[in-house]
Amino acid sequence: MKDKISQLLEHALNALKSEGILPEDLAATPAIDNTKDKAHGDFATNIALVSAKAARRNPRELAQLIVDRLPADKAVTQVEIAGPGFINFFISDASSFSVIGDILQKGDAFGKSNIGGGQHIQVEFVSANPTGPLHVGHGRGAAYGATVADLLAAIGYDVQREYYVNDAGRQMNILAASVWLRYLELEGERFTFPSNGYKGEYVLDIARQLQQDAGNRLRHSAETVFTDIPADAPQGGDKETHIDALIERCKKLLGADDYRLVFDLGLNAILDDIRDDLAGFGVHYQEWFSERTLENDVDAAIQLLQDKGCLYEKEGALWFRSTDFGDDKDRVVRRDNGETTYFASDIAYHRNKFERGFDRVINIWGADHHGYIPRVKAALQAMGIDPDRLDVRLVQFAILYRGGERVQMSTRSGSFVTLRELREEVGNDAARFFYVTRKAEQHMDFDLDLAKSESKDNPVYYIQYAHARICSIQRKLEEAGDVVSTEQLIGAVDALNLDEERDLAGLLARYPEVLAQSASQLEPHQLTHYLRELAGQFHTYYNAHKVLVEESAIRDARIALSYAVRQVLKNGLTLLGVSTPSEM
RNA sequence: GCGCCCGUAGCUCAGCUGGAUAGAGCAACGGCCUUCUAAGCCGUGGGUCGUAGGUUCGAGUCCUACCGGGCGCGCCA
Repeated sequence: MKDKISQLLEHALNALKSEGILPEDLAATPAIDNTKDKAHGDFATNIALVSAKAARRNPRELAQLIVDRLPADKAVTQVEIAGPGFINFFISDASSFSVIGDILQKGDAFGKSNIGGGQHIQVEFVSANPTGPLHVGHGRGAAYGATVADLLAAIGYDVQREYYVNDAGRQMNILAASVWLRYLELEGERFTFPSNGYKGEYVLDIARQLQQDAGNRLRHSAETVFTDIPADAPQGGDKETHIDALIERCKKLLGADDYRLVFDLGLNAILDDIRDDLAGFGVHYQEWFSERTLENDVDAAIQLLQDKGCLYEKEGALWFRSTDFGDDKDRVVRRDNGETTYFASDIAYHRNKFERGFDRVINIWGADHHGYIPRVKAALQAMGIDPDRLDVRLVQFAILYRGGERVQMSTRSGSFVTLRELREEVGNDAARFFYVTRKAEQHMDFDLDLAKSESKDNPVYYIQYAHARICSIQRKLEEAGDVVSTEQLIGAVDALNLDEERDLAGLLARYPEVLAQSASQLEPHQLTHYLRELAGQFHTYYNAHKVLVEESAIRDARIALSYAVRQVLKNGLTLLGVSTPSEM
């Protein structure tokens, strides 16, 4: 409908241009808004206000000139000039209700579009270090990333979902050492566990597995392990040098092969757990990209930057001159001990992404990584890749509340709330929905009690309930033995004439643009708010008017409208990863 | 100190990228089940959009400064 009005306006504007009233090069394209107030009609445009200056006329006068040149159209029943110069359009009922037939015909495809035009776009999200189970902070990134990816796919992008597995860093060595030390404890060795090691219960589980696989073959006495190891923090030493020394000792005592065995056992166990957790959350990936496979790419990327003259040596280390590309300070890519930095891996990784042919890349990061964006973009630019093709979205952490009290979390101590625990407590539907119901960059309070509640307070249930109610209407209809074909329903919509029905039809007609905007702005919350509104409007209608009335013409029309509402609720909820129960 | 994010009703948040009288939901109060699911609906009250300037026909939205909250500023990952 907006397109139709836009065409009419275009026609009028062109006429004014050829008459010399408006300049030929007028850039303004008419913006068509949905009106907030029904007294203003169904749609409104501010084009007369925007181009008044160029026409050197006052807005109302220009509006009148435009209206005089609007072609007649049977969908438009009335055009008014209002306020400072808005042009309001009133739409015919037949035109308003035609969306119902459109929805019933298109079904699951209603709302989808090809705005993306098949462009290749990658969404990389979660990418948590595989050093422990996912916690509730990762959950928000998972829900947001998965939803954004699905939204983009719905508007015609070719989307690839990727998890970057940090399987090469120091944290992984700490995990391997932690597993081995727990194993030694199981074997009967006694010592103080390093304060910087991973202490979660899951480490013990992996150690048990190790014991089963390897028996006592990997056992060394506590004395050999800890001799000459610098003191840990509680003993007045430094926790970092303590754990690093233990890692080195572990490698030395086990030898490369057995160390790798322990390392991979830990990595795979945790990765399996993460995969399983995310799959259970309805989050699926096309690619699990291993950092370890980047080894050659890192050297190549450093070489590339070297060739471009963007690197220099200082104090034994190799630096990237990122300040040339807008960063605050230069960054080390190779340390004085010869090892490349995490940043170097990331340079290589991002180059790799674009070499795989993605037109656009979206990274979803925790908000604490925001300071990292300028240097990654700087690296891309230095390598000749347009940094605007990378879009980094930050997700703020969610704070959990239970019984009005903040739920405390701390990762290292092992006392965190895992994503799995959250899913078990509130269910996947509520978790998926709640996580994306706020703007990603907004701090969020996650009320566990509300997510669990089965009442209208809980937006997930509220929306699902609207869906279930419509399914119930269908059951009633079928019980009565009445079968109505889709064609029959579509033909019946002329009988609609209530205000509530117009409101519903207006909302339904907005779905495609809500979806398009929600997707292209990477803001799933726009869709959740829309669905809440649609469900509410339906509940109002349902309470005020009976659908299954005696008079079959009206009955069929109302059924058609109800089914259309159900279809849009289903399409929206499905994109959000939320189920659509037919009974509740 | 520098950088990024945020500040809208008592609470949790929207506000369609500058439009008409700033909206929902909770919480408070009053109503609605012999009728397709009351997991629902209807009604009432509630605001100096952090503060002060600026840009213009028009600002919650844009620019500047300040106030308040969060995060980040490693040869960590």
